[in-house]
Amino acid sequence: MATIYEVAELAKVSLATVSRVINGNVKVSPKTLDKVKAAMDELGYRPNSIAQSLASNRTNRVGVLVSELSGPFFSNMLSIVEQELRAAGKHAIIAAGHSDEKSEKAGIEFLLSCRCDALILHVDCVSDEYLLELHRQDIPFSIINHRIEALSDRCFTVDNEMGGYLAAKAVLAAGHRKIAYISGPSFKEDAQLRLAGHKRALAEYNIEFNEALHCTGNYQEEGGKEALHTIYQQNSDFTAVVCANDEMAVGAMFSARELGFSLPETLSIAGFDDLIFARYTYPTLATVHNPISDMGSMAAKWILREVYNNSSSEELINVFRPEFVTRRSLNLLS
Amino acid sequence: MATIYEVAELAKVSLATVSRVINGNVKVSPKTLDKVKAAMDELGYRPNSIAQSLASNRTNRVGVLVSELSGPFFSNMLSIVEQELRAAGKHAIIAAGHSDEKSEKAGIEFLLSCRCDALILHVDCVSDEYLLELHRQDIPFSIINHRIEALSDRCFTVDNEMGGYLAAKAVLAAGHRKIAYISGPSFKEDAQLRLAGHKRALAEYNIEFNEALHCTGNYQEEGGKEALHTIYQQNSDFTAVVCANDEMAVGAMFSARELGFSLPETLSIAGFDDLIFARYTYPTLATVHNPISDMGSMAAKWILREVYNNSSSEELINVFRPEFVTRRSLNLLS
DNA sequence: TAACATAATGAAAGCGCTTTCATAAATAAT
DNA sequence: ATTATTTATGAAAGCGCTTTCATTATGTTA
Repeated sequence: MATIYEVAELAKVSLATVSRVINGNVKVSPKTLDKVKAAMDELGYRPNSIAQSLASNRTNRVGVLVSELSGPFFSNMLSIVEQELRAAGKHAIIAAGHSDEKSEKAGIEFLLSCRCDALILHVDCVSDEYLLELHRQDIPFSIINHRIEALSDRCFTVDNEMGGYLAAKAVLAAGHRKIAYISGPSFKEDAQLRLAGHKRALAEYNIEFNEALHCTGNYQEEGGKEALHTIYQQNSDFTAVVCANDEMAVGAMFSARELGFSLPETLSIAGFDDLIFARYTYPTLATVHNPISDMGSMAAKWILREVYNNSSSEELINVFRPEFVTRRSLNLLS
Repeated sequence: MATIYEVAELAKVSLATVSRVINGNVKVSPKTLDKVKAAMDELGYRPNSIAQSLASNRTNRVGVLVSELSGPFFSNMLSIVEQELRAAGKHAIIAAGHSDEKSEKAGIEFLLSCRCDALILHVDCVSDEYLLELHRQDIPFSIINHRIEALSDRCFTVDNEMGGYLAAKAVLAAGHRKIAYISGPSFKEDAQLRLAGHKRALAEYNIEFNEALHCTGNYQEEGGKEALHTIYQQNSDFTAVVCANDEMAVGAMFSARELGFSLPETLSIAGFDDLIFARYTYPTLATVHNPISDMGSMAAKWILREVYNNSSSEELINVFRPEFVTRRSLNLLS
């Protein structure tokens, strides 16, 4: 593979001039520009990105850490992040933190050891303190699905409280009054917010939140299954169950059938996230659309702008407004 | 960040010695080893992978190209590939080819321009000729889900013919005799093989393959929907429909209900791939398990062994044996 | 046309490491 | 103890580029 030396020689200019042509940031006279370009073409020259990185102290690598790589949640986000970064000539390096703190930190360490210029983080378990420390070390990063006030410009989230509110409101509007709720792990911020939104909607309808109709799940299918059974034992008098995510909603569907409900006639179910399979369940799952791809897109754009000075003037949205997607699992009580 | 110079200085040894300690491939006396390690610890030294790459002409990057990044098919594979590579200290760079030839080639080009040491390819549209050309250029790669005889050691696939056979056989064993088939695009190798396996099973039962009960789909949900309607118009006399992948099976489920079937009582449905949502459909989808993660794991291991000489003695499996997973969508005719 | 300002180009150092080759130290053989 | 052999270490070149600083070419003004 040809090097910059050979190009320089063929074009009868210096190394420096070729470098200027490659980078295009310093003016070169049209005449020499042509010569150099012709030489590059003739040799099939392609810059060695490694050498560029070493000399410029810029790797053009962006590390993407997702808390869970498998599963349906991240692929769309990853897809759009890759697209944005590649369009800007940056390399996306991925790492998975398997939803535990140690592993997430190890993932971040790994990405830093790759000398990434910046990180895009979708983390679940790492503390704000850790992230703030990262920030103090001048490591640029953007955050998906988590908000830290001190770094709010680089955090891209959905309004979880609003989402919880919308789901509950839709269920209420459909005529339900006895509503069970399966929440996410209480240490997770989004779970708290979704629950808060749920309560706000109930309050608007002057309905008291009934702890006997509430159970905390683990955001997984199994958790949803167990939670519905638990609730049913405490109080079987409900016509709808709202779940803090789709995975638990699917679990709840299983359990509901075990308990003899027929869906959606005797029990309505709502989820949160609008995962791909929400359209495949039977009945199809009414849920809050979580614009995870959009958040990914924004996170990538933030990096491009702040770290690489890509001067796209596009306005970044930090907090997305969720929308409720009604489907068959929500039964209209008339 | 400390450099190798500072370590050398502190340890009172030469650059070269420190480098030897870092790489561990040349013997260093225990005494100096200790000195150097102590110095590295004291300075919190971490090798600069960029400089290493430049000097050694090795990037430790492995490019992973998937035909489609979004959707449920790849995330598990990606997850395991990342895990394997990271454990070996390699960086996974991802690129998506959006299921068209141009874009897949662009993805490969991109990964090569990153100076990846090797590639892991899950491609749909690129020709064998192109891949062979890549091979002639001495670019190491492994292939997932596609087999090229000349490169068979680096191809990791599932036995699609066998899968097609198993699905059909399970449906036959359940007592079905009038079986519709929705195949994948005929230019795709796996689609052909699955169909061939299907036919082989029918032949074993002395059943003639009925073209009126066959329709070619596009491997997508919409295709499955349309295909079932098409078949139904040609010949409505069938008790089961076997689909060449799960996505089309889900589409077929939709259409089946539109056509007045009740699932699984009056129509059994089988898929292929065992995607995550196969357990979420109603009825749950009987399908052929496609060990996509295992193939990813093997593809990564092949790279580690062949390109990086990681001397794991583990035997690599090139062709996986599929298994049929029976679920509720397959009704036993008694 | 002289004197100056400005734009384009080149020379060379340096990014942080690996690796070859030569040398010094340690060990074995006589 | 002396030489031959092996092993450990160091000096220095080089990987392919960027970037600073100095220099030359070009353009402008009086």
